[in-house]
Amino acid sequence: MEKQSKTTKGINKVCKHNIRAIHDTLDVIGGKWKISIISCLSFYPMRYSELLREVEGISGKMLSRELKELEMNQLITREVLSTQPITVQYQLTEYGETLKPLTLTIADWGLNHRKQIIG
Amino acid sequence: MEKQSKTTKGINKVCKHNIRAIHDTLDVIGGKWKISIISCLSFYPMRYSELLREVEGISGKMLSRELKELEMNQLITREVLSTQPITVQYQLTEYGETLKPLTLTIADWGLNHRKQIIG
DNA sequence: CCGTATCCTAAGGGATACTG
DNA sequence: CAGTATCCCTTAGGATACGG
Repeated sequence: MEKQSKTTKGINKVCKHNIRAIHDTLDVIGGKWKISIISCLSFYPMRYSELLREVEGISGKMLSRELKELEMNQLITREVLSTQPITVQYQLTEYGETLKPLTLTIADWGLNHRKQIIG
Repeated sequence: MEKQSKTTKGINKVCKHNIRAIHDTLDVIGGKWKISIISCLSFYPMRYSELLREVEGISGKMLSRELKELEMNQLITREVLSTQPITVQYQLTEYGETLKPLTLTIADWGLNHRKQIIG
């Protein structure tokens, strides 16, 4: 009877299962900027130029590229407002809102980490 | 009195604050494989070759590179066992364990996401 | 078994200039 | 204001071969 082997096999299955799930998530919100953009929009809808200001370090090219991908994945909506001049409003969809816990968890850990390495 | 302006300014501060925290986290566990490796090791300590098997798709070069970085950030420990032949055991440090909620949140979202796009 | 070294390609990403 | 296009450099990452 290989009790241990069976247990190990079971855990490995769970392990691979989790890794696949993690991979799925990263496909959607991986990359350097997406989580930051989502975190920003979780406060309130923003225009392109606002995001450019808030997400420090991002370039215009990357911002529009990432926004397009987030829109494709139905996490945000893009709305052209007929102001003068025209402005564009981005906001989280209901589905995008489901990422809030994730962004908060990530931000929390980073906050604590900074304390750890400083202190 | 610009009530709205003041409020907005306050929120923007929180926003940038969060983005900085997110950036800090991604500095440590960003990249394609680190979260997967941590997720794996959260089940039990593993050897190099086990990880190579569990983390599907990773190459040997990337695995050792990522492990080294995780070790540098004190998230995992590397222990050479004097077996025959020599094996190397990796495991989460106590600090590394603090990432568990994060990996779980990410895995959960990915699991649900797969259901969404299939269903 | 546990890596490192080398080589090479593809993707990431910044700067700048330009368009509607 | 909200992007697109171009150029160009840097990093990610795979394959293979080799060393301890």
